[in-house]
Amino acid sequence: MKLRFAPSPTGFLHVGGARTAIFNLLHARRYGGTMLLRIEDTDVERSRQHHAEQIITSLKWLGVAWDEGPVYQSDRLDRYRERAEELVAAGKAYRCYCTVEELDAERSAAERAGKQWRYSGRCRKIDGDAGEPHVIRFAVQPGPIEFHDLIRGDVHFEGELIDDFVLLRSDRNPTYHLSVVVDDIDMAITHVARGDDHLSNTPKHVLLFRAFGAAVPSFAHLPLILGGDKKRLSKRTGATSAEEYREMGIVPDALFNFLTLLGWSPGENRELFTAGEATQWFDLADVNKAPAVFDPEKLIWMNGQYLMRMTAEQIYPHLVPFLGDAPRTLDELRTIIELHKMRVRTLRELAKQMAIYFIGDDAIEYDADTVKKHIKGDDLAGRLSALHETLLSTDPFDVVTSEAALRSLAETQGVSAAKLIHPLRLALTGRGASPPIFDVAVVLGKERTLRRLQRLIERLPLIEG
RNA sequence: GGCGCAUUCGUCUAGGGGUCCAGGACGCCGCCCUCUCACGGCGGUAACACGGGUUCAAAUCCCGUAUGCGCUACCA
Repeated sequence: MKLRFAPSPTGFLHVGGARTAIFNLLHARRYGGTMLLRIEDTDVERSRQHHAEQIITSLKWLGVAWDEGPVYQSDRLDRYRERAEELVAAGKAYRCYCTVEELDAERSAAERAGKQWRYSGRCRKIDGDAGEPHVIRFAVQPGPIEFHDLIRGDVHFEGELIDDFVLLRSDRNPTYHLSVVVDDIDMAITHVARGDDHLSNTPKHVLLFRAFGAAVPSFAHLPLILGGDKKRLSKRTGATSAEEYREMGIVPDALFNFLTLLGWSPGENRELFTAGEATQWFDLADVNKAPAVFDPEKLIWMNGQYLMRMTAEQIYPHLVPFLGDAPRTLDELRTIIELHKMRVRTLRELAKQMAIYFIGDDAIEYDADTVKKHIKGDDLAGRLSALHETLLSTDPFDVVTSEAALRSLAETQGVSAAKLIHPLRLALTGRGASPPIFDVAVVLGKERTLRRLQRLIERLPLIEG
């Protein structure tokens, strides 16, 4: 068994393509087959090498580890020409000398007349000069064309409705239809899993496989991934590339898991699982027929689930790009990551929350709503000064000791501990929400904790009421 | 227009003739936990597109309608 993922390098790796790659990988792994990566760059107008490299980078990031390739179709142009000529020699294809201009004119004339247009096949008859500019077209024979699709079941088309499609362009470059079939034959592909948008092209491919006397592979046409507008996911409706989600702070395993669940389910209400587990359960035949809407909200939730389950060591390498210029070592960040990982949903958020530990003590900005809510009460300045004193003499300065010290102080002050805790949180973080405040204080250390507390006390007259 | 494919809560899905007045998850709303936030727990909201069949019985099978999407290039 052999599968392939065959993107065309005309942009970033689309999440739909990413899912196709994942499904190919999973199916291959499930059945002990191999997976090939093939870059379909026969469209010289739109293909770019840097896009191919970008796609490869994204696949690696995602964890799609193919076995063979990448094979570039642009390295195999002679092979496609050779195969096209074989079909001409066998009378299964022919040279067509019609120009694009002529055909376009015919097409638009037919359109104006309200009629549907198809190529007349007029060049089938003529025996032209192979030296003259021409394309090679496949001579489609009438009759039913049927094939089995792992996902859709049996599908049929009528040969009469299919144009004599172009195999080789006038610049001697192959079209997709030719290159894909030649390669799938040469590379012994047994299962073709690709986007639903190719379903209508499949009869052409079946015809080609037969014309070449080759076995027709199994097909699996995956339903499209839709945007929130129920249209094919596009830039207008949100992020479409794997790269954008990476930049957003999504961890690759989370995206992998999420994409796996778009159009497939392992059953038994399982949602969070590893690629390895999916490998044991996946089968192309179980993929849904209906298109699925990509819901970024759920992806972000899932990413949060991954982050909270990952260790600081696992998160760190993914986090580094979000940290900005100041390099931080894992040792510096370990505790902080542990403290914050369960309260964020993306790496970007995590980096943002972590900033409070690295800015200057005088750079804390007090959140207005939190000030309004917690900076009040009789003699707050006096009580906070007492807290400052208490913390100053707290030794050791650890979570348990400092919390006990604060709580007993609150008791002697006759107020709830919350009356000290909230202002302390504001002093240390500037915010109304944070990890348990004594953990934050310990990470900051006694010195910085006291400095930040002192600063709030000094500013009390300015910000209060 | 032609051809093809599809249709279960707002979204992802389970379910494939009786066990379904339809299960899980995201989101949303309550409550609990609690120094806040988050996590977690509990509860709630919400769906078988429509119409005909077949059958003792249909979300599940068949037909039609509607709607949506895809293809209809010398793009893939």
